Amino acid sequence: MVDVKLPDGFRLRPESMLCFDIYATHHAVGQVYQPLLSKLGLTYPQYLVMIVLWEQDRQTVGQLGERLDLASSTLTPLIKRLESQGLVSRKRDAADERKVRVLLTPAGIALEQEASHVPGCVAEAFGLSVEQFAQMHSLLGQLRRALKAQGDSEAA
Amino acid sequence: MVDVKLPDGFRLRPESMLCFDIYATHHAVGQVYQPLLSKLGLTYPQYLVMIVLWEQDRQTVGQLGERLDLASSTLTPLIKRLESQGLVSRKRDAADERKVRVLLTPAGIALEQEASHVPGCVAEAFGLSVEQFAQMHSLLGQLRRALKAQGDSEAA
DNA sequence: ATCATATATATCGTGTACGATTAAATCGTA
DNA sequence: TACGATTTAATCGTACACGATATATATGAT
Repeated sequence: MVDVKLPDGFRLRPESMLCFDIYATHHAVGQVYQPLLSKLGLTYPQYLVMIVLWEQDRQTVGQLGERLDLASSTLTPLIKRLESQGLVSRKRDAADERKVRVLLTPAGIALEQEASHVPGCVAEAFGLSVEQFAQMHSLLGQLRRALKAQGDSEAA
Repeated sequence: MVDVKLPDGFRLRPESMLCFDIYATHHAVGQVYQPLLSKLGLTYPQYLVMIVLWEQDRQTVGQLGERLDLASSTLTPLIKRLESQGLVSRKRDAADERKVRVLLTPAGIALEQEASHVPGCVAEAFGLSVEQFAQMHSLLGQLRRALKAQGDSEAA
């Protein structure tokens, strides 16, 4: 069990501090994206799905879930909302009819250009140096790997 | 399961990487807490509310929302669920009847002991050194301040 | 004292999120 | 080939989370 000196006035144990940190940061990130994305008619999770599809079109629901760590119970309704906005379409895989492939429509492809200013706006809002970006990426990656290992040993 | 895989060839800009990182880490943290907390009959957001109340009893809904960055539309039903479990009660402030104070019941107070193993379990799962804890706390704090400043200037 | 304004919480509608279950398609192996 | 086991999405019920709105209380200027 790890013990750390606390910043002045902060009465939580470090592990709680960090879980509050991550909870609050996640929230703050969503707040910065929200006004940018609402102009495009997207929510933040919908935007993440679109990013993954812009990287590679025609992925299955399962592949999207793997990338984003989301279950079909979350993705299926989310994708149907994207479909009803005309950004994607859904098609059963010909070779394996269990799989549903998500295809970008012309409007979905075009949206990438309309959204091209978003990453720059967000990067600016982040206010971190390149070194701090790298440091944070490394730390969060390490944390996630440790948490994943815990989850797996728990499941075993 | 708990990790978002970004395989080789998955090319994201750093700011996008970081937003994926935070999204995924937030999710992974929740996954580690979930099995520990379900034995106590709590969800992760409910646990955060209880932590804040264990620090200081009889806070108003607004104070809890300030601490956790949550609106009354989220907190009111959450607190009512805690109330229906007998962990807290709700009482209008005598001096200002607009305010609702949330009071720990004896069961709510006792739950702190039952939950005392949780922070240690999670800290272990985090798998970070003391220095890394401090580094992450510092970086996340800096990021949050920058994001909050951005949100404020946006609102102005 | 009265009324406009501000504050604190609650309510409503939409959209994630997840575990458990279901249903259909595929695969392995006898 | 046949059939049980596995895989893949979809569905269901519960619980956040937020913006917009409603309601009740409090405050302040006249």
